[in-house]
Amino acid sequence: MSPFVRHLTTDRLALLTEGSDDKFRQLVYDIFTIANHMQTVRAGMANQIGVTGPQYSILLAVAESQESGGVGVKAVADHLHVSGAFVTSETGKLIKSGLLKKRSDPTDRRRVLLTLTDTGQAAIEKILPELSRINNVFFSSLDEAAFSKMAWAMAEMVPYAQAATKLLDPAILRIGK
Amino acid sequence: MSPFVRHLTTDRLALLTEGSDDKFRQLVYDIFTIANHMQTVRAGMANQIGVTGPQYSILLAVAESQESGGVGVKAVADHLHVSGAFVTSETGKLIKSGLLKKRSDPTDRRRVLLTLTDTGQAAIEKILPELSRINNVFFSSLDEAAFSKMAWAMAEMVPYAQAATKLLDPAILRIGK
DNA sequence: TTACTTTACTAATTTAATTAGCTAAATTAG
DNA sequence: CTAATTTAGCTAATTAAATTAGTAAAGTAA
Repeated sequence: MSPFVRHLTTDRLALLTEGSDDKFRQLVYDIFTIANHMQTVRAGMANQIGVTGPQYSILLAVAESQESGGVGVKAVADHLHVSGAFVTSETGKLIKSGLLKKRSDPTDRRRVLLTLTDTGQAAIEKILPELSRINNVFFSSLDEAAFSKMAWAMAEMVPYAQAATKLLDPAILRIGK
Repeated sequence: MSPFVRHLTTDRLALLTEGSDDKFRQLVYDIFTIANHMQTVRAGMANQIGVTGPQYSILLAVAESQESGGVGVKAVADHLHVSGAFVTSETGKLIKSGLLKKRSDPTDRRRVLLTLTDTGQAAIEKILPELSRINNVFFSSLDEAAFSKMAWAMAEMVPYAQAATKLLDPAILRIGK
């Protein structure tokens, strides 16, 4: 064995198997694949209530803040990692199709409060049973212990993922979002 | 406690915590977030060699089959889950910029074999050290045991993810891909 | 041979998103 | 209390990433 080491996509020993990053690459690829399928599911659900995938995401984000009286455009944009302009434009369509409504925040008149209409609420509730059936299959390989571990591991990973993206050559940081 | 159960995004007991799907939803959200950051990293790497994110993915896919003499358009498309037309168009740009080359497969003249040029190979090798540094941070919360478990859990999940997307109302299946 | 399937390519189009610039409202500094 | 700055949302124009439909050529099977 010579001490010569080829360039790998990671050089942490814990992520290598017999000096190879094959397993690590496969993990990265699998995460992409799974995220892809999750998006496909999302788009399918969206389609059943006559909206696009991103619109469905916006509906869900608004639904979460329904009890607290609504949510602003910026908060939705941040939550979904998209620009405010995009949320403005998509919520406009959702309002036109009667799923969302908008009112001005009385305590800060720059802001706008987005909430679901009854139709919007009904639309989401209508598809939940099918989403549940699909999720049951999607995650059927996880038992309670595996779910718990994965949930924990993923949550723990998020801040490091953010830190990692900040390492990107700063001159280039606007790329990729 | 009444036996009344509200609609949840899953109803598998193993995925619920005190009857709530909050943790499960958070896991789904975290997977999206992490996949998003992975794409940002990919786009950043791509940018350093003057290509787009999708083009970088194509380069990597071609690189994997470099020893075996090249790969066809369709195989790349399937691997990346995009249409053949898209691969044709993006590889065209990569050829024009000198990173990729194309030759006709002598054993099947419909096919085309894509390979990296020396420039293409050099471009990929140039960025690997930085990618490695970034990946080390990105995955730093995983020790060997956690990595191994996650790799295994994700690999196991992929076929169920595929099965789940097939449950989508067939009339709607073309949506989302 | 005829019919069918597969591979890649072209052209046109669509979707999802961005950036830049604007206005109005709120906040902070002198 | 102004003046300067920041924040929130909107509009318009543009771009990036993809798709679908259609074509042509090559291979496969009846």
